[in-house]
Amino acid sequence: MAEYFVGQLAKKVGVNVETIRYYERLKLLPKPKRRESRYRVYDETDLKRLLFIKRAKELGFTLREIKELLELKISSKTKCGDVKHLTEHKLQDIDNRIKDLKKIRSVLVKLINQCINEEVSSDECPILETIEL
Amino acid sequence: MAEYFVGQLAKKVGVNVETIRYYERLKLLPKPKRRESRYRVYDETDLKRLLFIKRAKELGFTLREIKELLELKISSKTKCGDVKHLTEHKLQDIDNRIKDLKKIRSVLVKLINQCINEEVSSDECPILETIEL
DNA sequence: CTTGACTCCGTACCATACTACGCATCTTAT
DNA sequence: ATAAGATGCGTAGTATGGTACGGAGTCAAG
Repeated sequence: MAEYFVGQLAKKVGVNVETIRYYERLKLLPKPKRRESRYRVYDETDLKRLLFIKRAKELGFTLREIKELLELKISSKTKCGDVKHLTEHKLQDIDNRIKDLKKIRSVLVKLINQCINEEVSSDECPILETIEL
Repeated sequence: MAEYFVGQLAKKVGVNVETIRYYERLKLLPKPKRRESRYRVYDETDLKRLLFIKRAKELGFTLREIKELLELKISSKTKCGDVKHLTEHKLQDIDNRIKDLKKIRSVLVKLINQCINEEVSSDECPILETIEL
């Protein structure tokens, strides 16, 4: 299995080395194995985790929320009911985000069609239609 | 048409008064009309605009991106082609966001179903499945 | 016509999420 | 063996997006 030092991992994911150390301090990334030299050693799981963090951040989740998402699992120490409740809450949030993104999407599509049909200009801001409904 | 002072607007939308002044400085909100007392006067359009900004922020757009979205329109001064190009770019971005949110969504649904079926605990992080595919 | 709440403005401060710095140690290609 | 480049760590600095403060002027209910 492939192993990387922090610099290689950073490059693969497209983040700063310092960011990786920062996430480790925040416990978003687990403490990695170390060489005798104390160099951090990462594997594919760390890579995936870091990619997830990066994308989730772009999708508007805070580091705190991302930590919670990463901790969602049924373990020997957590009750199913607790996880289920938490997860349903997250699911609702995500559904709302998708819903609102789709609203913005439909306005953009409309705007593109107006362009195609070379309709008259309005000087109105079309995106404001988004929030009605 | 309803008019508000900054405090009423802030309350309706659920943001701080200072935030509204801040957005005005950043040109996210247009310079409002003023009373003779220099009090800012807002209307329904400002309300909508502010609600849009608030939600777009929650959806992960930066203030700079939100400004760009609000400026997307066919005006006498902008060419259709330019707007179309820009808008298509935004549309692609939004589609990607929706796609990835749906991936996270499906993992959450799976996790909830595992709870219902009272499956064995794993100590694995299920959300990491998200980034495969 | 007073008084408590609201608004004005500039400026300073805050939280989150990084990013850089500096010096010692380690790796690795030649 | 050696030297360029990577990594370690603690700490300080930056960017974004607000949030608070303070003193003066304004609104509106009683």
